[in-house]
Amino acid sequence: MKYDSNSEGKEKILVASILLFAETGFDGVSMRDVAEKSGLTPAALYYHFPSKEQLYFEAVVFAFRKVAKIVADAISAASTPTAQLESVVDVASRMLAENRNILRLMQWIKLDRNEERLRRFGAAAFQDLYLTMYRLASELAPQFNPSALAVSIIGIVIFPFEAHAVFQFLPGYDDLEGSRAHFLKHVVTLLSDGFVGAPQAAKAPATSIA
Amino acid sequence: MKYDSNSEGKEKILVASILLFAETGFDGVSMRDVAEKSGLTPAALYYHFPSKEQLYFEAVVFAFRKVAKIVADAISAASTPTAQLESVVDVASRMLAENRNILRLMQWIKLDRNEERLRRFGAAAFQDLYLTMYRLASELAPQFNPSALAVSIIGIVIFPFEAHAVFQFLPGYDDLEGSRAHFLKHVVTLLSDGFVGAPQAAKAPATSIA
DNA sequence: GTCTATACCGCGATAGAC
DNA sequence: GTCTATCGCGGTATAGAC
Repeated sequence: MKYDSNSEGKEKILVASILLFAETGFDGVSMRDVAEKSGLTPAALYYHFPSKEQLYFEAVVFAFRKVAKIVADAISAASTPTAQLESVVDVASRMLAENRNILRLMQWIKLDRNEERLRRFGAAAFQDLYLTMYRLASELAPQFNPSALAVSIIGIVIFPFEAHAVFQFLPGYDDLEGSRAHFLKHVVTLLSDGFVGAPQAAKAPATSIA
Repeated sequence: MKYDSNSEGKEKILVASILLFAETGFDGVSMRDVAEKSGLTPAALYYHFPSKEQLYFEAVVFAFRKVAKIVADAISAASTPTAQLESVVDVASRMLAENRNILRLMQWIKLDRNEERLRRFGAAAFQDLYLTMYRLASELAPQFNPSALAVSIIGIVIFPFEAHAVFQFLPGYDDLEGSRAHFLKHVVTLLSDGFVGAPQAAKAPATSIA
């Protein structure tokens, strides 16, 4: 856990800045904000990081290393591909519900137009995560394009949490993500059986639309 | 098509600002930027709109009115629920591929933390769209929670286009969204049959992972 | 390793001429 | 209906003391 003599000081700054970057994005966070949250002055930040850009990069990589480990562990814990899918959807939906930082960081990154930054993030933070889901998709369903299936699985899990911010104000919206058991069942049933093959039992409680 | 005596002037500003807000979001666009793109000065914008906030609101509503119409038309054009699903996925994926503005505007809105703004957007821009998908989900599969199914369908179509910005740099990634025919077949097969019930024929061409 | 002080720039918005 | 000019604020980053 030790990197160099400055790592404790840097880590305090990284933890504080993850919260801020997740909330308002790279451009929405000022070095003054980070300094205040870290209990330092702006000038002190520039002793540890050469620029706001580099601070952002290190903060994002720091945050996503943990995610990659959680997902890899969830897959290792199950034996059959189907059980692995259920396991990974379960831990992912728990993480997304309890920790909005990861979700929002990913949203900001999808909107980033800085290609250099995206390449660095891909290599340092997302490659392992994607490859893990690619392999799972290959084993789950050889008849599908594994890349497309992996993206579909990731999207069907993540998107509802992203959209919740907007959909919560619409009439007829059911907050299924609030009930993890129902959400898990919905996702796994839809992915495995589709709406043609799924049995009646798949139905989760629904409020009537106004 | 006529609203009031100022509408032509306002519309020119709205069209210009939609492009800018889609690219860099509310905070990333300055009134100076909008003025330059509209061929006016910042002070002139304040004759047509009382604030940057109100300009943003009108621009988003203006953009999404067209989307709601396109989706509603796609559903009207087909008779059975299954055909309606295929039709709506088809036009949506075409729109998302050809017009990044709508996709990115939606992404910025999902990240917005201004509840008042989200309520206004919901009522003015997204309510009809959501209700249309809710009804389609109900008819497609009564055994699923219609709200959850509607969100899943929307997510499985939209998410790949959002993630493309990041995933394009990862080894093994297949740009299936670039081939609309394959993407359409993938989505409809997965949603209707799942990976258990889908026939071998569902497979789309794949590059091998490195 | 952290501070105070500051250079320099771009922001939303407004006043008042035309 | 559009302009020029400007106010007051907050942004990144740096110089130099301690």
